[in-house]
Amino acid sequence: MDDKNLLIANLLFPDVCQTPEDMEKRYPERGLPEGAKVTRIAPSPTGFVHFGNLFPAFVSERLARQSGGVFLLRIEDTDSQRKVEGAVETIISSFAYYGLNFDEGVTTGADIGNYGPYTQSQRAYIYHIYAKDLVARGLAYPCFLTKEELEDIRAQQEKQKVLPGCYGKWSKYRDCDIETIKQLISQGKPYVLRLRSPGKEGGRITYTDIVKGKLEMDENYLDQVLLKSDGIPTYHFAHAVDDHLMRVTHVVRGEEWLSSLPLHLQLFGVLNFKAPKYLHISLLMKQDGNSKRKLSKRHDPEAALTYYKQQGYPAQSVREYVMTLLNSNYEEWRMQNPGLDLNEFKFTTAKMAHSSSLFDLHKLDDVSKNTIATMSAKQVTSYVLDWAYEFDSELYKLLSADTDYAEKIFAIGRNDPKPRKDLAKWSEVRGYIDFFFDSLFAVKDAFPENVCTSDTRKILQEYCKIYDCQDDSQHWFERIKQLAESMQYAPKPKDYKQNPQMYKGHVGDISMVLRIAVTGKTMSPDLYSVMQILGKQRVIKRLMDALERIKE
RNA sequence: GGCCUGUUGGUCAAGCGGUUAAGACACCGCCCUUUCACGGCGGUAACACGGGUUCAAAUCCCGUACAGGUCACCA
Repeated sequence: MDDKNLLIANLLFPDVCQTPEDMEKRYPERGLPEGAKVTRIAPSPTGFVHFGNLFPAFVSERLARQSGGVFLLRIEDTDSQRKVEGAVETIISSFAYYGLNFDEGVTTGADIGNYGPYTQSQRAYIYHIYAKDLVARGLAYPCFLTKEELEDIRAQQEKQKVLPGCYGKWSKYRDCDIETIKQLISQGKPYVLRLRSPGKEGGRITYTDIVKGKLEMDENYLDQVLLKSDGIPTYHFAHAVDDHLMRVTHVVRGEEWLSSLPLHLQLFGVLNFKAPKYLHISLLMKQDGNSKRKLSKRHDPEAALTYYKQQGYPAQSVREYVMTLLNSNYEEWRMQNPGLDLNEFKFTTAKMAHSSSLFDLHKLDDVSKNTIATMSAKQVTSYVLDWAYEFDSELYKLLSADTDYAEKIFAIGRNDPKPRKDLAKWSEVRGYIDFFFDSLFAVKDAFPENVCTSDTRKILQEYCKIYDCQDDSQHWFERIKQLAESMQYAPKPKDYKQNPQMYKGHVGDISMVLRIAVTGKTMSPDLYSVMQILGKQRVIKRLMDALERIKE
């Protein structure tokens, strides 16, 4: 029996002469201090980084960093059909943008670390060593079933209402004799390598997942494919071999993997590996009508990481948002520690959600407003410049032509204990500051209707006479109040409210006329600051222009 | 369909056998205020359903419903 398996193993893998023991020596235990966690992310190079990818990545990174362990990047390119040129660079730069940097693994240059290669397509010989070993030990076998045959089997199984898949008596080549195998191979028939699953139908296993807790599920009894017909491993096989050899201690992945956990545990078992600890984290959902569904790359623009960059959400805002979803006590911590770096927060798996959460752009906006509010005018200017360079060249030209001017604009209401929170993302900047630039200035709102046209004219004319750009904010407002009074408008809104019959309106109405003339809008930041920044000439010109407009 | 996971206000959530069932976002109102933003105060609004166990259940158990995941030579 053993002899037969050994013969098949040699038949299948004549060139493999190394053994699992050699691998153990080549990739020894890391000798990290007690408690240090080794984590990884293992994306496929499809050229698309999903927002959801950020979650396991953050958890992995935090777990490794907080424990003094290792956070590594492995590229899972076993599916050659989905491989995209330049995807690895995209992955690395995307994660780096959000502050996730790797200690080990694939980089834009040579791999870093002693546990490589870190790209699965370069690890074929390693997988084959274990594949051969499994065959020799009777735990794997070649299967020559064609796609059509598999479909037939499946159809029959459905008819008989038994569980579908390749297992037991359904697997034609499970107990095939060596002569037949020899013959089929010499004929050049393609085959896959299947696990000869030791599992029994109806068997149950229990497992304790770090976030999900105690789980009980069906044991795997399917003879799953280990090596595809091109000799490349499936995810399952590669996962077991790679994570063992790279000495990964904690595997963080989405809940969608939970159902293949029994297979993975079994694989670690037959390979004589110690299984890592698993954290299956809940999926990010999206509201779709009345139901929830997985945030989808096809239907939801916000599924792409690039979306956030385009919209101009600062990386830090996204990080904050991800953290608030990941650890329920994060928000509280952030409120108590507004100044601290996110990495000082003590991340715990105990505070992770057990159920999937709905993605909420409103919340992201709120988090982002708070984040941006903590930035200095200089920082904001620099971020906006970076963003505009890529996504709004007109704005970039205007801002970069005079960065001091830009900085003054962004400084309005910023050095306050209670700073303004106007901006959630850089794409909103244009609409917020456009009136500071003559080329973008546009009259958007009409003059208030409660102020008659002749009064509006008079306000503009009179104000031109009394406006003094040397005034401080108090004097500036004093003049407006005086103007109001002279025109029978209450200098204090309260006076007007108490005795509306005594006045035509109040000082706010006067300010509004000026505001609309100067900014073109009914809503603006502090008008005094705005005028200071615009400068005397521009202010006067806009007042005069407004006067012109009324004539028509 | 099998297996798995989950279900507390519109959303994110605290809760671990006794709570007036926190908090954040959103929404609404009031206050502050020359507009807006900020800030302050307040409000609407929730334990999916049905059975148990218990003196006592959002919390423990069993069903049901609903939602999601997964059942590939994809990861």
